[in-house]
Amino acid sequence: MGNISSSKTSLEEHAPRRSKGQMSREAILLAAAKLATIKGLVGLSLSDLAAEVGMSKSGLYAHFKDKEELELATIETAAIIFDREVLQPAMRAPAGTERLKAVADSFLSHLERKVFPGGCFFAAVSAELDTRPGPARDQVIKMLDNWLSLLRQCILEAQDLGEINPKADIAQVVFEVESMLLAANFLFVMRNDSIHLAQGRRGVENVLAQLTVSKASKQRRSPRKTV
Amino acid sequence: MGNISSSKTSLEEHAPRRSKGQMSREAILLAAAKLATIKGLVGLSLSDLAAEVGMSKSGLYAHFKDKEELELATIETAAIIFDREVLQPAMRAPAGTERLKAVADSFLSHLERKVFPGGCFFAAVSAELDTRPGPARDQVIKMLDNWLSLLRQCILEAQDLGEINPKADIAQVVFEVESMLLAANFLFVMRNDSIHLAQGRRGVENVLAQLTVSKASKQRRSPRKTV
DNA sequence: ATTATCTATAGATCTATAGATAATGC
DNA sequence: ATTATCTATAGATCTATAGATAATGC
Repeated sequence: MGNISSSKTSLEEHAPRRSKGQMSREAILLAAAKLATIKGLVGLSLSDLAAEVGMSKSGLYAHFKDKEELELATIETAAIIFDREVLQPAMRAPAGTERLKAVADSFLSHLERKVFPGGCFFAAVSAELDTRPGPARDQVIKMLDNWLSLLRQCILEAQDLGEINPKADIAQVVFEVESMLLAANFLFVMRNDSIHLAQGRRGVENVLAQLTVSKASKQRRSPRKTV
Repeated sequence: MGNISSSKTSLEEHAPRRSKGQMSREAILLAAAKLATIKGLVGLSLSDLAAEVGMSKSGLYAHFKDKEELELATIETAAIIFDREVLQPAMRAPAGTERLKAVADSFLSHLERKVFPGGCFFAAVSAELDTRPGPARDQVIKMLDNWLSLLRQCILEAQDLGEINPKADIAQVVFEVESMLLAANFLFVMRNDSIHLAQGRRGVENVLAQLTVSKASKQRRSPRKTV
């Protein structure tokens, strides 16, 4: 729980004696994950990547069978980075609304710090993959599911703790929180103005404010069916 | 106002005597706009497009100087389609929150009707262009600005009509409404489940519910500075 | 509009080799 | 110390396809 990836490589650990080959593999994948947020995962060419890491195209083939294998490994690497930069810091916050806000803040912070130059890795590659069936798409969808499950879990815990309305429609709250973060990413990348990060943060607060137990009797939000 | 594009071609008008050349140009651009939401604007190859419209690659060059000109014309065409399919129907609703909801519904409806197979054209190409400076990016940003201005205008009118809290932070409301629509598009395209359209619709209602004047005194939302 | 053709570049494969490590001989 | 072997890479090259142009036909 709290780990969006099934990490197998060691990218985030304390460097436990890596061979030169492993190190260059990691360097390649780190560059690939960053470049993919700008050029796209499909749009990223091996020439670009080779130039970026300062080696030859054929050198890359020592590490990856083909482009697809590189794409999959790049997604896995991005998940590890996301876990380390966004999730792990946030999961130290106490469960419930506090942790949910920590996750949101941590996500917005990773945008501001430009962990990936083109913003959220998953948002960037999703747009490309959403209509291209295949293993890369499947992997990205799985990670999106993990992410939404994590938001869901935070909200469930907030309900258990009595912090928010027990009648709240969880799926709707997850959707609304995700909306704010997605829009913050989208607009921040498009406009390069951090006002949108502040708007995202406040948006999450507003979603939660609607649900605070002290105002439960005044809620317009009801468990009725949608549309 | 209400026209997101500075339409020069006639795509949306009542076919006022077009030459064969104009018609095939329009057929090309319609196909290009649809394909671009799947393959991307950059990812769309001339071979793909030629195959789609049933003509030779070089035939395309009779209509467009180069790929970039085709890209720009495709964006323009998408704007015309968006105007006809989303904005014009919605603008018939009375000003204020009613019109804002009509715009949201109309947007969600165009997703459901799959006007563009890959969802919202602008969301699809923005992800690609956000980090690629150039005229195509400039044009897309201009259209995003027009769209957000339209949402803003609806909200201002709602305030003028006394429908929502006069102290509401307009920029924040625009952000939140846009968030809901963006997320509905994103998740609908990723998951192909129309539940996300319903969530988007309800999300917009929830944003507005926070601001209804009858509950103004209970508002948590205040014009304080963000973050 | 077509067909034929051009140049550039994509992903991919093959062969060669530099530097490090392991196995062996003295 | 020597030879063999392994690891990680580079350069040359292949095929397919991208965008683009020229010559030509209707």
